[in-house]
Amino acid sequence: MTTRETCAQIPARLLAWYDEHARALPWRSAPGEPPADPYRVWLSEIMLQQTTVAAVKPYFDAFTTRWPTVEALAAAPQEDVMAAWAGLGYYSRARNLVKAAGVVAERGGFPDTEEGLRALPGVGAYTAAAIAAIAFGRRAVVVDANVERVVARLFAIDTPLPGARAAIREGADLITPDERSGDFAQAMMDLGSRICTPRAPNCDACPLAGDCAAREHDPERLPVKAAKKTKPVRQGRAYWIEREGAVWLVRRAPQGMLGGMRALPDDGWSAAGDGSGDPPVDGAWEEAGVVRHTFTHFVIELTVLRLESAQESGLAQGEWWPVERIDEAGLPTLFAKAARLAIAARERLL
DNA sequence: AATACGTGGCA
DNA sequence: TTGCCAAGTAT
Repeated sequence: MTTRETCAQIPARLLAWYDEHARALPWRSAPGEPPADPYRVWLSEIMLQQTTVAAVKPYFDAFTTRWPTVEALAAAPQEDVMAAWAGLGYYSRARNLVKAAGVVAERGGFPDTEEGLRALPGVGAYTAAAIAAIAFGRRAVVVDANVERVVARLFAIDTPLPGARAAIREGADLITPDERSGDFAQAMMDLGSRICTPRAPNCDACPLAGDCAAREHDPERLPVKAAKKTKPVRQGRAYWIEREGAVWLVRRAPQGMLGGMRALPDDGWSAAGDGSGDPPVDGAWEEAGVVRHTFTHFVIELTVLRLESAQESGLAQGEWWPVERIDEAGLPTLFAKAARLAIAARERLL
């Protein structure tokens, strides 16, 4: 049972467990070894925001192969980076990634303090602490969703989130060691993702079970979270306008939903309401199917309409893109699904 | 403080 | 199938 007095043994127990059980990850140095390249740590931390390790791995490999250094990334065209990010979600991360790379390249390297890191676009409290600890060996209190869960259980904090944030941070501060703070942070995250899981935690395998205030009192119920709101369902349309083996693609506005990404033209649907239903040009539109796609705060039912042998796109802005290279267009997942439907409908006619 | 912002995996 | 959840940040 953890109290302020019994916190002292937790770091050593957790680090000993980490020495044996650390996951090998492409952006991580081995336990006890010198820190990994700050560029790789930063890039991985941005990619990992609200995103699973499994989803990140192929993107991390692709980015580091194509842009091995922050200077290389800073020199890349914004649209190339956006296209490479397509499918990973939360596209403001990609926009901020390019901005931050420019700042870092300009100043000649990454800041090595939490405060300096926090000033980079896309780097918040969590990411600044994580990079300071993992890449620069500084003591920093690193609190992500894993740490929130582990700490809420260790100290049996049953105040609902997000109100419990301050208490959880205080608990995390109490158990964060001065040495190996980066390994400690990664150990907490490994523990949270593999042992102290949201459902059915494996307490029998937990190195901190003897320290855990929730061990005998249903740890699974912690942390307590506020109820989710139901998502509205919106109706919208996307338009597949084809001419001589090419499809008309547009680029979305730089801010907001899927901001800055290449896309199919649509009828103006959004989280706030349905689309107008009006196509960009008159013609013999045929329905290719409906994509149902869940965003964070709403569901879109997107009807995909296609027009063969278009004379004009009917749109001032955009470009003809070869259909056989549609996978290279960098469409976010919603529009990649819509494109698959349109191509399937097209092939049924051939 | 509350909301906007993606996606895929899992039970 | 539906809902929950993930190494959060910006406003």
